[in-house]
Formats: sequence, structure tokens, C-alpha cells
Amino acid sequence: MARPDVSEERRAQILDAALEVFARQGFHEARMDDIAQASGLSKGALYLYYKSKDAIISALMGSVFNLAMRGALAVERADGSTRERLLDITERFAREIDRFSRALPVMLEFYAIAARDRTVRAVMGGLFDEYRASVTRLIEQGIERGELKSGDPHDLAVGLIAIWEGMALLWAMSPERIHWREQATLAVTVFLDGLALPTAS
Amino acid sequence: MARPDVSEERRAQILDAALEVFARQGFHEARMDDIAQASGLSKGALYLYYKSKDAIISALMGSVFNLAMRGALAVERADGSTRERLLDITERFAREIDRFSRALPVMLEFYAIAARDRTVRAVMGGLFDEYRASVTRLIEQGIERGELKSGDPHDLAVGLIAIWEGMALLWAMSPERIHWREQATLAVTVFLDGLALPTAS
Amino acid sequence: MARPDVSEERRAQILDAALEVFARQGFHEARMDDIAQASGLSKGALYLYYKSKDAIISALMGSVFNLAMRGALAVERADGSTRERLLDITERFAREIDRFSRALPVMLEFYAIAARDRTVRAVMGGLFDEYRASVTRLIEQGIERGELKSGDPHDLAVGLIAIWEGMALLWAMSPERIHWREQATLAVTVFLDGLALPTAS
Amino acid sequence: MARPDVSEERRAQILDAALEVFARQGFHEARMDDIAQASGLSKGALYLYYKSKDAIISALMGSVFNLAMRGALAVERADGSTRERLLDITERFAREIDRFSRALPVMLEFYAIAARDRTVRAVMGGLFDEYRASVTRLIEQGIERGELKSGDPHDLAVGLIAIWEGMALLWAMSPERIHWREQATLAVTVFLDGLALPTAS
DNA sequence: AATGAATGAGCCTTCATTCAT
DNA sequence: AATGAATGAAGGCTCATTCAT
Repeated sequence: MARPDVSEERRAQILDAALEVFARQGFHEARMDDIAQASGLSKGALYLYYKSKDAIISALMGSVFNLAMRGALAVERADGSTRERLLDITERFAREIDRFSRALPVMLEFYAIAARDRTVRAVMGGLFDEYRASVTRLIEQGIERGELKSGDPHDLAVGLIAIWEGMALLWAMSPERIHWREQATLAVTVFLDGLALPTAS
Repeated sequence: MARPDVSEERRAQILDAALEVFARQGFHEARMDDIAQASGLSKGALYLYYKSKDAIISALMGSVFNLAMRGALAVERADGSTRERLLDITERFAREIDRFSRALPVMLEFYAIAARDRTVRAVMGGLFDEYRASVTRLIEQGIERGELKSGDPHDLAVGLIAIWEGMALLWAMSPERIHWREQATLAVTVFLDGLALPTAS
Repeated sequence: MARPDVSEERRAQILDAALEVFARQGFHEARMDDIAQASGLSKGALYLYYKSKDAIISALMGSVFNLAMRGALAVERADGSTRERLLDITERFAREIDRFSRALPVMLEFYAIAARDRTVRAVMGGLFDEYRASVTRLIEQGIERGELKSGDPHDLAVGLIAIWEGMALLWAMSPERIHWREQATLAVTVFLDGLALPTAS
Repeated sequence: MARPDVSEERRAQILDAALEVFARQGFHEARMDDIAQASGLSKGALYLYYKSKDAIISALMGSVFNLAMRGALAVERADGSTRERLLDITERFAREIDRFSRALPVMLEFYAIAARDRTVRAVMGGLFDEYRASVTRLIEQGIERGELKSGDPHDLAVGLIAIWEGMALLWAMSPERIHWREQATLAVTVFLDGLALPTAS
């Protein structure tokens, strides 16, 4: 008689619907009714799984940013030169651009909230720290291996992340004018060229 | 009998108060009462000068982004090498970081809106085009003058703008962990190093 | 699990409360809160069944005037001489004077609106046309049957309706000075006497 | 140095503008700004001559109904048979229909207010009493002179006034379907025929 | 576990009125 | 006598949340 626990499935269902609705309408213009409809559940059911609209937004924040950082973290454990691996991260973003485009408006809204809310900023700052630590390790390896000029790996990681985040931002503004694969790859390439060791001639 | 026309003053007064309130509370959580109080006017007076809350938000969008691009546009007409001028833009951002920090949460909220609203995106896209055109001209000059390696100046401009915008984004997330002057300068320097002509050895 | 559909009941409940409140306070002075309270529902519930205050007013217009014309239309299908039937209409008004007195201030407000709003006037004109057509048929029958002097039945119907409407108006102004049963009956009697065929002496 | 007192002129100016605006928009939809503009005065000036919007409405009520009753009162002092004089009142209304059409929406709004406000109703009832008294005297004369069948002159006056008021109401609803001169004249004629003494044959 | 009718606090906006000039 | 910028109280409407079924 034990029915399988559907609550994880329901939660995922709700977050997925919420992402869709929030991306289209923004947090404030999105109605609980809209999320209910998009999820195929009733409004009351939403409250069985999340205690408030804010709880849905919070849960979504975790889910969205974990997804976003997965690429960078995965690459850390891969083979290849530092240059290859950093370009691989860039390439992964390019390949997943459609999945990103779904989440991007929501991510930007999280950034906006974080910019004015100390608590949210602390959470985002933590995620960013992880992200930066991961990229920092890649760069450290590159320096150790003699692939990159020496320099502060933390600060260089910030530079690279700024390129990726900045590209995402510009792409959100002008998807038709930004060509992620070419332009992000170019930017990272130029940046890495700037870190190349002088070749013995 | 002729009272001086105060309407321009009032409009500026309102936008200034709105920037402050919106930066603290976000567009939706900001109450017209808050803006009224912050501006030293009555709620009714706001409606004498702007026909709705949305109208205030729109007006603010123009005012905030014009301010943001002023730095890049000003540098175009300055002297110095391309490298100096691009680092000068970076430095200007660093110097005006406080003014930016006031506007940044609001700018991010505009980005978030643009990401989901075609109309707003068109406006922002237009501003971005101007911005990019200005940086593109700087890079073209650099290439023409033999200061930079040849390459697509449009795409390189996108890369530089991505660095600045991305740094701003990261700074908004972690103001205490991002040191604009050092890190942005480093990133731009590395990027420009990547564009340096091979020195004859 | 199937709850009975209460929406028709709710709508009637709301219109009934609205009639009471509007009659006492007028459309503009009536607050949605007042209607909510009078209906025993919450303010939010009003909006579940009518999308705005104006929608309630419009729905009420239909309901009130259908009620008002019911008397005249019913009599058309009754037996008796033309005189009897027209006096019967008058008598019905007298009998239902209390129900009318509840609706009269609201009806007058509709007249006032119709007098300045082309759209509302078109609706009211349509109702009036039905009403007049019904009375016209009664008069035509009277002429055909040789009970009334010949004359334009449309114009005579207008005259009778003017008497009824005019009496209602005066009664609304001076309920204590107008004695509907006597005075309206007298007026219709005199009018019908004026249409009597000369008796052979 | 004594300037002529313009206050009477200003008051008339304001009432005239108010009539126009109220007839078009109704009391509640009419803004003090609209009246100010229509009168060619400033909003502040309105308050120099009337202490509130309600005061303007009240003053207008007196002015409008005095105008309306003037016809009936004037005829009382004229020559001619009772029938001629009552038809003359009808004819006067027909001739002044355009002036009436301007005031009619406002008059109907006063009726609506009177129907629910005891105080206003008392004022209107007083005006109506005067009106009825005047018509009553005409009918009494008619009976005394042997022109009309004997009957309660008060009640007969109510009947006649009901015809005039009812016609006005119908005309307000359907100006294009009501032909005042023909239909009102017919109704009054029939009513008077109903009061005619049996002719000796 | 699920529903959706009902609630009511809260906000944008309007506009009669005031008053400094 | 006149102006019109400024005020702020008040109300229609929305929507997150609750709860009887």
C-alpha cells in the first residue's frame, strides 16, 4: 500500500514551472496562479511543497546557480592543457546557451536582488567563491606547469569569470548581436595570450 | 508674479530620490510613498511630474545608462596610446565606483527586465551599440597605429566591454572581495597584452 | 468532492447587495467595501464574480430594467378589455411599489447616465423599444376591437408610458405626496377617457 | 477707483460652465479642473466664489429648476382657454427643447440624488409643490369656467405634470425616437379630451 | 494529497482643496 | 482678485495565502 513518495518529483515540477514563469514575467509579475498552471498543479498544491512564493524563489536560486557552475567544476577534473580546459569551459557555455537562455533572466534578477540584499549577497558570494576557487586552481596548475606566466591566480580567475559573466550579460541584452562561441572564445584566447610565456625565439 | 519654472528641478529631485529608493528596495518593493518622502515632495507631486511609477522607472533608465557610458565616450576624444586610454576608462570606473555603487542595483534590475522584455531590450541594445561603437573605434585606431595586433575590432570591443560589465557584476555580488582598481586593471592589461604585437627580440 | 456551483447564487447575492447599497448611496459614493459587507462576502470575492465595480453596475442595469418591464409584458397575454389591462398594469405598479421604491433611485441614476452616454442610451433605448412595442400592441388591439378611438398607437403608447414613468419620477421626489394607486389610476383613466369612442346618446 | 462688482458675473460664468461640464460628464466624473477650464477661470478662482464643488452643484440645482418651472408659471398669467394654456406650456417645452437638452442630464442626476437624499428631496419637493400649485390653479379655473369636467384638481395636475416629466425622461433616453411636439401635444390633448364635458347632442 | 473559493492587507493613483505668491 | 503648484486622504483592485471540502 505504500505509495512512492512523489514529493521530490513535485518539487522539481514546481521549480521547473517557476523557472519558466519567472523567466517570462519576472518574480513580481509572476502569479502563484501562473506557476500553478504551468506546473499542472493547483495553487493549493504549491503550498504543500513550498511554504511561500519566496521559498520557491530561494529554492530556485540554489538550483539555477548549481547548474551554472557545474561546467567550471567539471572541467577541473578533466585532462588537457590549461588553455584547452579554459576554452572548454567557454565552449560548454556555448553549447548550453539555450539552456542558459531559459535561466538567464532569472539569474539576472537574482544578481539584482543580491546587489541590494546583504543576505542574498552572502549566499551568492559563497557560490562565487566556490566558482573562483575552482578557476583559481586551474590557473595555479597552469602556472605550476609552466603554461602561464606567473601572476596572482585569484585576480586572474576574477578576470576570466568577469569575461564569462560579462559575455552572458551582453548576450542577454543583445542575443542577436552577440555570437557567444566566436566572441567569448576570442576574448578568452586573447586573455590567455596575454598570459602566455614569452617564447624563446 | 512669474514664478521660476521648477519643473526640471523637480524631475531631477524625483529621479534622484527614486534611484536611492529603488537601489535599496528594488522597483517593486519601493513604494511611491518612499520616493515621495526621499524626494521631500508629496506623493501627489510625483504625479505632477511623472504620470506613473513606470514612467519614473523609464526616465531613470535613460538617466542611469547615459551616466554609465559617459566615461567610455569621453575617453574617445582624449590623447594617449590606445592602451593608456583603455586603462583610463578602467580607472575612471574605479574612481567613480561610489557613484556606481549607488546605481548598480538599479542597473542590474534593468538588465533583468531587458532580458525578458523585448521593448526594454531594444532600448538597452541601442545604448550598448553606441558603447560598443565607441570602444570599437578606439581599437581600430590602435590597430591602425600599429599598437595592437590586427583582429576584428568589433569582437575585441565586445571582449573588453564584457570585462568591464562582468567586473561590475562581480563587484555587485562581492564588493568586499573585488578590488576594482587592481583586478579590472589587471584583466584589461592581460587582455591588451594578448593583443600586443610580438616584440622583435 | 464535487462542490455545488455557487456562482449563480453569488452573483445574485452581489447584485442584491449592490442594489441596496447603490440605492442608499449612489453609484459613486458606494464603496466596494459597502457592497462586500452588505452581501456578506469579502471584497476579494466580489472580484471573483464581477471584474470591476462598473461590471456590477452594468449587470444591475439589466436586472433592474428587466424587472421593471415584466409587468407590462405579462399583461399583454392576459384577458380583459384594453382599459382593464392598461389599468391592470397601473395597478401592478401600485402593488409592487415597495419593490420599486428599492430600485427607483438606481433606475434614476441609470437614466441620468443614459442621458449623457451614447452607449448606455442605446441599451436603454432598446429596452424602451420593447416596452413601447408591447404597449403599442395593446392599444392596437383596443382600436381593432373598437374599444378605443383610432389614432397612432405608437404615439399613444408613448403617452401612456410617459404617464407611468412620470408618476414614478414624481413619486421618487415626493413619496408622501404622491398616492400612486389613486393618482396614476386617475391619470390613466382620464387618458383612456380621452380615447373613448363617442357614445351614442 | 471703485471697480464694478464682478462677483455676480463670475458666479454665473461658473454655473454656466458647470452645467456644460456636468451634463457631459456627470457630477462625479466632472473635475474642478474641467469646470475651471470651461469657465475660463483658474481652479483657485472657483473657490473664491463657491466654497466647494458641492456648493456649485447646489447652486446649479436652484438655477436649473427655476428655469424649468418658468414656463408653467408664466402661462398662469396668460389669456386663453385652459386647454390653450396647457397646450401652450407643452409648446413652450417643445420650443425650448434645445435649452432643455443641455440641462436634462443634470436634472436627471438631481432627481437621482433627490430619490436617495432626504434633504435634497425636500428642496425638490418644494419646487414640485410650487409647480403643482400653479398647474392646479389652471385646472381649477378650467373647472370653474366650465371648460373641464369636475374632479380633484390636485390629482389632475399630478397627471399632467407626470406627462411632461415622463416625456422629458423618454426624450432623454431616445431623443431620436421621441418627437416632443407631436407626441407630448397628443398626450396632453388626449388627457384634456378625457376631461372634456359631455357635449350636449 | 489535492483543490480552488474565499480572504483582506496593501498600493498606485486620483482629485477636491489649500495657500504662497 | 487670481493663480496653479502642492497636498494627502481615500478607494478600486490585486494577489499571496488559507482552509473547508
